[in-house]
This record gives sequence, structure tokens and C-alpha cells, in this order.
Amino acid sequence: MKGDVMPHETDQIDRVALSVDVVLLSVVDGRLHCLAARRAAAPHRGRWALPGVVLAPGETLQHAAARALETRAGLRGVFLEQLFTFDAPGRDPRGRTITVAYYGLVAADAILGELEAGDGASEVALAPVDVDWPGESGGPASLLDDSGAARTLAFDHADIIGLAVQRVRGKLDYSTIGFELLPAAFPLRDLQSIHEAILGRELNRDSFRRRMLASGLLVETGERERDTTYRPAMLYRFAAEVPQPPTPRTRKVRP
Amino acid sequence: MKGDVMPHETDQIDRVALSVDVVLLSVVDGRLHCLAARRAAAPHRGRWALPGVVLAPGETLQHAAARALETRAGLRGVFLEQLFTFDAPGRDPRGRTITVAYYGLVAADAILGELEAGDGASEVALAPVDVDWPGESGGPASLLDDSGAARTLAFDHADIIGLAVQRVRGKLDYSTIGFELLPAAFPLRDLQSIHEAILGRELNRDSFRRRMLASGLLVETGERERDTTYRPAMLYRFAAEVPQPPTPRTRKVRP
DNA sequence: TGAATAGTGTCTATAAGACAATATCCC
DNA sequence: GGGATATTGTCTTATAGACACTATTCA
Repeated sequence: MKGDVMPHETDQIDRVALSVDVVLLSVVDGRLHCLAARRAAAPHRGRWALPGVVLAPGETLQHAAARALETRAGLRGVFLEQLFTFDAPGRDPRGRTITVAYYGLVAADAILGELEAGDGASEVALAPVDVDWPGESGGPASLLDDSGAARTLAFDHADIIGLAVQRVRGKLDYSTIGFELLPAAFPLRDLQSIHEAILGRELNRDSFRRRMLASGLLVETGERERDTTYRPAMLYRFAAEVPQPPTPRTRKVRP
Repeated sequence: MKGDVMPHETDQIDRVALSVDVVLLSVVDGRLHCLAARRAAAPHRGRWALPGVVLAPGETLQHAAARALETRAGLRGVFLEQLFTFDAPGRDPRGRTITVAYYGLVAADAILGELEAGDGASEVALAPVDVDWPGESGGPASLLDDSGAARTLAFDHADIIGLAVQRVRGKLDYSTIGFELLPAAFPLRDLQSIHEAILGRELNRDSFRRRMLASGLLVETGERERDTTYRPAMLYRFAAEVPQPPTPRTRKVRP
């Protein structure tokens, strides 16, 4: 190969048609939920599936993901980020299909007006997410029904949801996606509850508080909770401006 | 939307044709390098581009990525992982194209037999990678020529390489991808050098050694370096079996 | 006053940075 | 022996976990 010319082979490229599926996550009552709908047509009729659309000509993937949420659930302005492109040959019994998966995060109070959470009778619902794998190992996820049993998922959507959970877990610590799941003002307890629901484990209250307050990402609103039966907590909001990232120390001389 | 049926719209899906581009990274002489080739045809003739192929009918994306490396550089068995799908409308002047980017990691001694590293005269080369952004902010990357000037990159390949670097940086600490860049047996110093080249900053020698030895990922080979002009270091190999992940502590009772 | 949670202060355990001392190799 | 790097051990500092104590709200 040495010295060969290496032409870029995308010189003659076909028009592509792709689908986009969205894993919309929200935390309701301290539990992680995912938007899904029962399929009305074959294949996998009656199984639960993620909202998805076929990519329209000239449409960006990001736009298609937003369109899927707006068309299916009436949601606009939701945080959306690309997750992974799934292309396993047997993933669709009708033939080879490739889907670009996105994940979205939305505050519970912004979606509960549009849908009934966990309503097993409805054909579009937020269903509790259950992952079997511990830690960071990854794997497929299940969506539960009212009785706590796993709903049967269509296609490879169990894998897609599982990867979305894994991705969000990984980004929770070093990004600000956690705030997408909360209203504009929130007490620290709710922020911790969101983190615990996503991570699937309890967090230390003291160090969580310390870490969050030290991150510089929170600003006191001056407001406090209302109508509590206990001491009302300070409400915080997300600080849009990111503080300077702490550069890791390296070989500094001791004073 | 309540109660609506939400059919999965991928019921009628077109055949798709996609391209796959590969960011092949290696660390040569303590510097991060990326495989690239000069384009021989328009558009962007003469600019440097990532090796890529058009997805063949029935071919998986992963296979296409491996094929790109084998066809272009004679490399087989390289570690490859999906990076991101790029679909910006203007990314290819010939029209709308979508490419699924992969990144690959290979040990320098496994690729230097196939290519001349940094040889500016060759049309296929490993070029040093330069990123302008500090920390984890992300952004485009440059490939340098022998004089240290930035080679002009075709399409959005600067963005693709930049994202690959960012991804590898992020996964270095919690995955085992670093070992892909080393031969079977290696001294700790080389492992640290690899990490520093990827992260773009120096690491503390003492804590790096402690962390690596405590990770359980390293096994002493019993062999030592040869032909050194200094005390030869112990050679380690990557322990295939992953030790039990350390579960984060939470509210354990103090003894 | 009591229940319940917010918020603060302190102690401990762990991991990382900084140094120093010793060990081995080749010349 | 001298130069160079490996390897080990100790001290310091930063952060997280654990606990205790005070504060504030409503019933």
C-alpha cells in the first residue's frame, strides 16, 4: 500500500433513506421512565416500540428526532442528542433497515400534561425502565407495565433503550444533562433524586450536596419551597455559564 | 395524543446507501497520529481525507469500517468502534451524504510495517494530530505535516477526527482501550506515555503507577526490558479477565 | 411540642500529588 | 563509579463517606 493513492470512495453515493428512533427519558416519582407506544401494525404488532420516523429528503437526523417527538407526543423543545446507529442485519424482519437512535430528556411536569404516566390502558405511555445489568456493564433494558412485568419490546428497542440508559449514566457526572429532567427551579433533594433514578443506586446526601454546590453550576434563586410539611428547602436554578473547568494538577512544587 | 395509536413509521423503508469513514489512531514516538490520505479526485482534490468506503448491500457498518482499513492500508484485526453519524446538509458539495464514523486504535509497531509514519511525500500517511481545544470542550482537530503546519482536510473530517480524540480521551479512564495501542508486553512507562499522548497532558508518574497496578488489569510477564541503557523495567500484559468493578460506597456504617 | 427534612460542622478513610531513598542496568 | 530509570515507602492534600447537631416549617 505504501505510496498508493487512496481515493475517497464516497464519490458516487446513493440517496439514503434512514429511520430515526427516540428514547425519551423522564424521571417520574423517583423512577426512570421511557416513552413508548404499542404497535398497531405488523411486524411486532401489539409490542411496544420507541417513537420513530423515516428520514425525510433533505431533513437532518436531529430534526427527524424532534419531529418524531412532536408528531407522536406533541412535545417540542426537548433536549435531544444522538445515541448510536443500529444496523444489525436481522433487526427488522422486513429486511435490512438502519436506524439512528437519539435519546431525549424532559422534565416530568413538562410531559405529564401530554400523557398519562404508566397508564397501561393507553397506547402511548411513559413506562418504568428496568435494567438488569449492574454497574456499567450495559445490556438491554425492559419497560414495565402496571403489574411490574416486562412489556414485550419490538425490534431491537430493548438494546436501544439499554444503551441510552448507559449513555445517560455515563454523562451524568461530567455534563449538565441532569438539569434537563428538572423544572427551572428545584431543591437539591430533587436533583439528587434525579441522579439516583438514573444511576439506579442511592447517593450519599452530604457529598452530593457538597459536590453540586462546589461545581458552580447552581445558583440560589432566593426562593424556597412552598406548602411543605417540613422546613422548606432553598430552590436553585441551573447556571447557564459554565465555570472554568478545574485543570488536573501535575507535578506542582510543594510550597 | 392520549390514547392515540402510534404506528412505527419504518413500515415502508427504502434501501439505504451510506458511507463509513474511519479515524485510525496510533501513538508514534509519544505523539498521537491519525491515518489519512490525499484525495486524488474532486471534490477536495489534494486535501487529506479519512479512509472510507461506501456501505455494500447487506454489509454491516462494522464490517465496512474493517474493509476500509484493509483495502486502504492492509490492516486487519484492528480494534474498531462506532463513533458518530455525520449528516450535516452541506458536508459534501456533491449533495446530501451521510457517513457513519468509526474510530480505530492500533499499536504503532503493527502499522509502521505497512506505512511510513509522517512521510509527507507519501499519499497515505500517519499524521500527527493537533487539537486546539483545551480540556474536554471538544472541537475540530488538525493533522500536521512535517513542518508542523496543518494539512487541509476534506469535508468535515476535521470535526470527525476531533470527536474521535474527544471520545478516546473520555473512555481512556474507564475502559481498556489504551491497551489497543500497545504491543502484547510493555513497561508501565510506555502505558503512561500512551495515556499522555491521548490526553494531551502529562500525568503524575506515581499515582499513574499506583492506579494501574491497583486496577487489576495488569499482569506481570516476568520478563523485563532488554537492551536498555538503564535499569530494565518489568514488562506487563493486559489481563483479559476484568476484575470485579469496585461498587461505589453508599451509607455504610462506620465500624 | 413533635415530626420531618434542610443545612452545617467535624471526623475518618481513600486516592492523588510530592519527595526521598534505594535498586539495577549499561557504560 | 556515574548516569539513567525502576521501584518502594512516606508524608501531605483533596475529596468522599459517616455522623452529630442545629434550624425551620407545619400540624
